[in-house]
Amino acid sequence: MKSDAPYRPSLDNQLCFALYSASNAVIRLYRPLLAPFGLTYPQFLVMLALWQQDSVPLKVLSQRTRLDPGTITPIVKRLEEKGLLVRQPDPEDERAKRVVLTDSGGALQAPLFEAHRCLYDSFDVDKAALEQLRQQCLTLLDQVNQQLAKGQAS
Amino acid sequence: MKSDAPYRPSLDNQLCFALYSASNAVIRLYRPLLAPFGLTYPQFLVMLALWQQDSVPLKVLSQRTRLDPGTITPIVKRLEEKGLLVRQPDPEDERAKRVVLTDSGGALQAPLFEAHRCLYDSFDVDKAALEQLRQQCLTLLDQVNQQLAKGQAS
DNA sequence: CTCTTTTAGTTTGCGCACAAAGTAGATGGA
DNA sequence: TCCATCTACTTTGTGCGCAAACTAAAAGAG
Repeated sequence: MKSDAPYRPSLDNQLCFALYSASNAVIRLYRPLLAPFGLTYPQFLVMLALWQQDSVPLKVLSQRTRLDPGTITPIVKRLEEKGLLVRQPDPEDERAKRVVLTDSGGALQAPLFEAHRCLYDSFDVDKAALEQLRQQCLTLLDQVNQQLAKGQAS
Repeated sequence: MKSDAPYRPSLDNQLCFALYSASNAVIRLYRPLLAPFGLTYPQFLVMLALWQQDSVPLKVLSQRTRLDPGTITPIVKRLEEKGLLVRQPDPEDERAKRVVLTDSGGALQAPLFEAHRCLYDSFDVDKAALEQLRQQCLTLLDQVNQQLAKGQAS
């Protein structure tokens, strides 16, 4: 019970490492699910956002997905090349571009959700625990964002 | 209370998205801490592993950090260019390379730990909750790795 | 109305993450 | 011993993630 033990960060006690490893592992788990649809994980996030609401400016998409503009621009371009969406000039603001799903982009939703449900159902773990973990991640996210905002206020 | 609602993944109910956003945010939080030492976040992970034990083959480092060989090779090369470590041929196995810290690499530990402690102390959140979150991430990581192993057993 | 500042989006450069293919040394039969 | 197989690591190519610099349009200040 020595309380004066030297402060010793290590891989075995760092939240950041656990979070990072778990996140990478989950993305790895999604890869084979998304590959048949020709999507990467971040592309899937953008599609999820658009299936909820499309015809939104890139900025809104960036905020919803928490991907920064320099990241989301090329992702949306690739989705456009795949024919899943188009970027339309916003008549109310010449700077903005509205992202609109094509029929093909909309049609992807049902089969992808079905595949997703299969993976989820076959994932034999306590689903309530997953939901709790999700909430805690969101709490941490808020706290980290607050801390980042604090630091920037110079 | 309709229980026959259609299955609808969305950014607002996906664990993967919460995990991914939180992980990216935490790495963002670490960036200004590591920048003065000239380290990126994955480079920091490798240094953490080496401070625990160095003179290990790349393979061991890869397992400890959960970074795959194709990722860790260039990271270790960059750390070598910075003079923090050297790669020595393993006399017992000509294929392997042992990674050994230099004095300069060892000397980085104390000031970096101190900076890390400052950030941690100034992060005004429930530390017990962080530890609980860490454990849950590790549990999920194991479950995902099991699922991945199951899928590969073809 | 002009001029500064802000904002939306793009581009560039660097460092991951990882699949896939390649190289070279170890290992385990027959 | 020879050879197929395995293993440690490297290389290549694609797609993020993000800082920093850039373009162009909108918004405000005077």
